[in-house]
Parts: sequence; structure tokens; C-alpha cells
Amino acid sequence: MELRHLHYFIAVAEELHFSRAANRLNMAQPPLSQQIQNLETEIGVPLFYRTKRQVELTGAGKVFLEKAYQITADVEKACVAAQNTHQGKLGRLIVGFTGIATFNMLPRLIPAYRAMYPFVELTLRQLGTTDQVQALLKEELQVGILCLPVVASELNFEIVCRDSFVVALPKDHPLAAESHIDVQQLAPESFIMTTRKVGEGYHDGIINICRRAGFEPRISQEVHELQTSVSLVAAGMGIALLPGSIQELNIKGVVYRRIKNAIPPLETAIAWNKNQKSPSVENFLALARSVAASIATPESLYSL
Amino acid sequence: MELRHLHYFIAVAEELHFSRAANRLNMAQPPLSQQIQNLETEIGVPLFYRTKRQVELTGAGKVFLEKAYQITADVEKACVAAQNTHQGKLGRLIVGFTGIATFNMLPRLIPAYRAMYPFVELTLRQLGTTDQVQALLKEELQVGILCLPVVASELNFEIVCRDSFVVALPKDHPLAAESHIDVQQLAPESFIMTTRKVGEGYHDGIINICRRAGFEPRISQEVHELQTSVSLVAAGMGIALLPGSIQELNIKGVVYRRIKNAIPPLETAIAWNKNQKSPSVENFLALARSVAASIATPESLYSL
DNA sequence: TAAAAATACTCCATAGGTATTTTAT
DNA sequence: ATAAAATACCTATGGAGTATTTTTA
Repeated sequence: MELRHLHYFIAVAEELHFSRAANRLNMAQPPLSQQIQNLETEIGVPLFYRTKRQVELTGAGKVFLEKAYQITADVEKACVAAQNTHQGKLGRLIVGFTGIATFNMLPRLIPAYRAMYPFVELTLRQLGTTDQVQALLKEELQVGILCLPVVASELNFEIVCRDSFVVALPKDHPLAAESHIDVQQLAPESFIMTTRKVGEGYHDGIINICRRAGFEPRISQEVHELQTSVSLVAAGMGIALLPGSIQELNIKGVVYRRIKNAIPPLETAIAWNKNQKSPSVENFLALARSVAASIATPESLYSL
Repeated sequence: MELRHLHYFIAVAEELHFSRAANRLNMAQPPLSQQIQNLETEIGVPLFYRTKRQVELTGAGKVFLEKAYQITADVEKACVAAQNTHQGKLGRLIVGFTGIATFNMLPRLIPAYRAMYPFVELTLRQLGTTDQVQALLKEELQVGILCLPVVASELNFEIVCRDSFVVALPKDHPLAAESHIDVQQLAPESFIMTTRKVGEGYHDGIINICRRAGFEPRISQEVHELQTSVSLVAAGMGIALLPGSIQELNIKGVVYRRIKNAIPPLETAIAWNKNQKSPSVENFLALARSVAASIATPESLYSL
């Protein structure tokens, strides 16, 4: 049996007239009769009563008609579903993100993506950069929003956001009086940092800022989230060097001050596996690029 | 698209290897490649990644595979459903029956039919003979179990049960002392009868029994159900001439006595519309015939 | 270089067309 | 006599086969 048979059968069942049905199908009547006969012999059941002057569905024909409708509709649906999946309108997407992404990329990117592709099942997982790289390599994650530098030859990276560093100080800290701070002035302070495990490049980057200023930072507290460092600053546990986007987070008793020194900014990138071909990922990347372009200006807020 | 394409696609998707799939399909590899290409161009979506050394499903391919499984399974189911309907294993059957059938045909016929065709949706409707004939003509009923005589040229009839008449008497009625009763002895009695509307042939038949015995019966009560007549006999409201099967109904205070005279028995028949072709009906009729044959002996219980 | 898919072509099975017959009204 | 489906026969599209090429691991 072929779908052709079902289409022909439906036409005859609806017209109850072979000639009319053949006309509707843009074919001659004899081959239509033939095909219906073939169908009947194949399933071994008469589908029509032919009283010469009148064609009528048998009980089995009625049952078969219902199924035929369903099947032909499902074939249509299957094609549409495949097309939608191909266009990335349908599917699944798992995206990892770091804490800092919560303040710049995510609030713009995710709502835009959901609005554009409402039928993609989108899962977000907060993960440190290191964990994201592992997950991307294992293809447990399709896209990562993470902090450079990272070395992983199997992944592609694209920078979407550059954050100048700021220092978070308790409101009543002596340095809070100054509008721009020299890194060297932070030498005697206690540093609150995220653990190296969360993101090696990020962690080492901050250490290097201090070393280039000629001192080794004294790390008094290690935390897992940027938000937590700010809370600890508010509690007077020390100071923290943080990407400028963190200024979106207003916590009472904390002030942010810019850094005088020329410091390479923190680069947030989208990352994906090189042997990744999902259209949903392509769409996500395209959107991320346009969002990155649109926040290029606000980003200057956090630059010197 | 044809079902062929789906079968081919499933084979390739399962083997992930065109040559092996072609082998499994008992065909050569090149036409298989062709057909898959045709399928892909038709739905406008690549279903496989061909990395020459390795075939892999695309996301759209995975989605399409699920649908393809479902569709091919549904095609199978459609054929089986049509076959079952053709064999009368599936469908709907509405059967009408008279009160007296409750005592002879129904208790044997219905359980047997249900056991044999459990997937037929069987509906039973108690109706007088006259109503059954109307319903059969309007094809609201597919089979009737009713009492002859009936005139209806568009229907077929087959007698399934013959009931000799008995008279139902109050236990303490003088005639209860005799084992066989002459109809003439009933001349002075009050008769309890079902209304003529319920079944004309049946009603007139009883009147005629009396007339042939030389008297016009005095009808004191008219009821709609045979069971009710027996209850009224028990209540001393009169006597009733009833088909012998009624003796299955034991009501306190009522005795049944045979009739001496040669009286044509009440004929219960199955009836169906002549332009009726449902296999379920055929099966039901076949079963009714065999049940009728099997109760031919017990029926003699009620004969002289 | 070897394995596997794609391409090029050939062939024939069969879907579909034309002409005619059958059948029931 | 007519309308409609079935039958008979023919044609040609395209599905499938064979031989070969392309591609990449």
C-alpha cells in the first residue's frame, strides 16, 4: 500500500462516485478504479458497495476512512515538524551561563529567544566556566555563556561582552571617597574572590591584575557566586575586584569605584562545540550576536 | 511522498548505513540513496548528515523518524481494523427484543454473542413487535427479535422459537385442578392481555384462539408487558393466555396449565432489513440459528 | 587505499491514459 | 437509452538495477 491509495480512497469515499473523484484527482476513471481494487485486494476487504448506479462505503470502509484521514494528516504534520526542527523553531536547547551573565547577556538574550522561538524547549543551567567547558565537550550543553580565557580546541568562542573591572567597597571605606582607584591602593586590603574551580581564567586574571600592580592579593574569603562577594563586601569582610556589570546589583552599604589602571576587560563569550549542527544553536548564536551588538553602548558605562 | 519513502527512511535511520539498509530492504544501494534524496528534497529538509564514512540522523531526521514509526504502525492498524470490521469482530449492533424473548432467546443468545465478539458494541432495546418493525425499516435497529405474524416485504424473517400457549391461572382457581384445559372453559373468564399496539399479530392471534373456540374474550385489563399480566393473574384480576416460555417466570400464586386444543404456537423470529449487509448482523443471525437449533428440544417442554 | 555514498545510465514494471464493454436503471 | 463502473490494452514515467565515480578517513 502507498499513500497514493489512501488519497484516492478518500476522494472516492467523499465523492461516492468514481468519475467525479477521478476528476478531482486530475486523473482518468479507469486507473482510479484499478487502484481502489488493488487497495481492496491488498487489505482483503471490500471498502465500497458498488451497485453500479451508486457507490457506498462498507462498514470496513467507514472504519478505514477515519484511519486514512488520520494517517494523511499525520504525514502532513510529520513534514511540518521536520521543517520546523530544521528551522530551529522546534527542538531542545540547553544553555549554560556564569553568574556575571545574569547581569548583562541573560536578561536581554533569553526573553528575546523565547519570544522568537516559543516552541523550543529551553533549559538554562548556571555553571562555572570550567564546568561549562566540560559539559560542552561532552555535549551535555549546547551553548555556554562563560568567561574567557579558556583553552579548548574543540569549541568555538565568540566574545559578546567586555566588562571593565570595578572594585566593590564598603560604603564607609576610606577609598570610597575617591572616584577612581589605583590597583596599588588595594594592596593592603582583604580580597573576596570566587574559588579558582569556578573559573580558572577569571580567577587568575584577577590575581594577575594585582601582581602587575606589584603585590600578591591577600584572599580572605572564597565564594562560589559573584553576588555573594558583594554581600560579603557589604558585611565588611573585605573588598572585591569585579566586572562592571555587577553594578546592576545594588546592595546597601556597597559602592563601586572604577580602576585607574589600564586593565584588560573581562570577556564574556558564547561557546559551542565545533561539531554542533543544531539549527536551534545557530539561531541562538545569531540572536546572541545581535544582542551583543545592541549592548555595545551600555557596556561603555562600565569602561573607563 | 509515499509510504515506500517512510519504510526506506526507517531502514536507513535504523542501520545508519545505506548499503546495509538496502540489503535489508532487498534492493540495491543506489536507488535507496535516490529515494532518500527525493524524500529530503520533497520535505525540504536534510534528514541525514552524510560524512561519507558515517551516516547520522539530523535533529529533523530524529523528529521525522518518530512520526514515521507512528504512521507506518497506524497504517497496519487501519488494515487490521478494516479486516476486523469486515469479519464482524468490530462494529456496532443494535438489537430489539420483545418481552417473551427475555425468557427463551436472549439468555442464551446474548452471552454467546458477547463471548464470541467482545469488541462489537452491542445495544439491546426492549420494544414491541410493531415498534421493532418500524425501527428495522428505518434502519435504527439492525436485528429484531419479535413475534410473528408480521407483514413487511422489506424485511427478512427467520423463526427461531415456537411457543405453545398456556393459560396462567390464580393458584386457587377451580380450573387449576385440571392438568389440561380446553379453551372453551375460559369463555367466562376475564382476560388480561397486552395492548394491540405492542404487537398486532400476537394480540389478534390470542383473540382468534378464543373465537375459534366459539367465544369473544372479555378483556378486563390491558398491560404492556407479559410479566405484568402474570402479576395481575397472581392478584386475581383475571387469567391470561401466554406463550409457554413464560413458565420460566415463577410468580407465587400463579399456576400454568396446558391447552388441550390444537393451537398454532407463537412464533418468535429474528428479523432484519433486506438491504442490510453488516457482517456483525450476519454473525448474529448465524449464532441465533444455532441457538434456535439448540433450544429446539427444551421448547418441546412447552408443547403439548 | 579502501569503504561507502553519489552519480550516470539503462531497463522494465506499473501507474495512468484511451477505447470499449458491461451492467443496472 | 443512458450513466457509471469495469475491463482490455497501450504508453511512458520513474523506480530499481548495473557500472562507475567521488569522497574521506
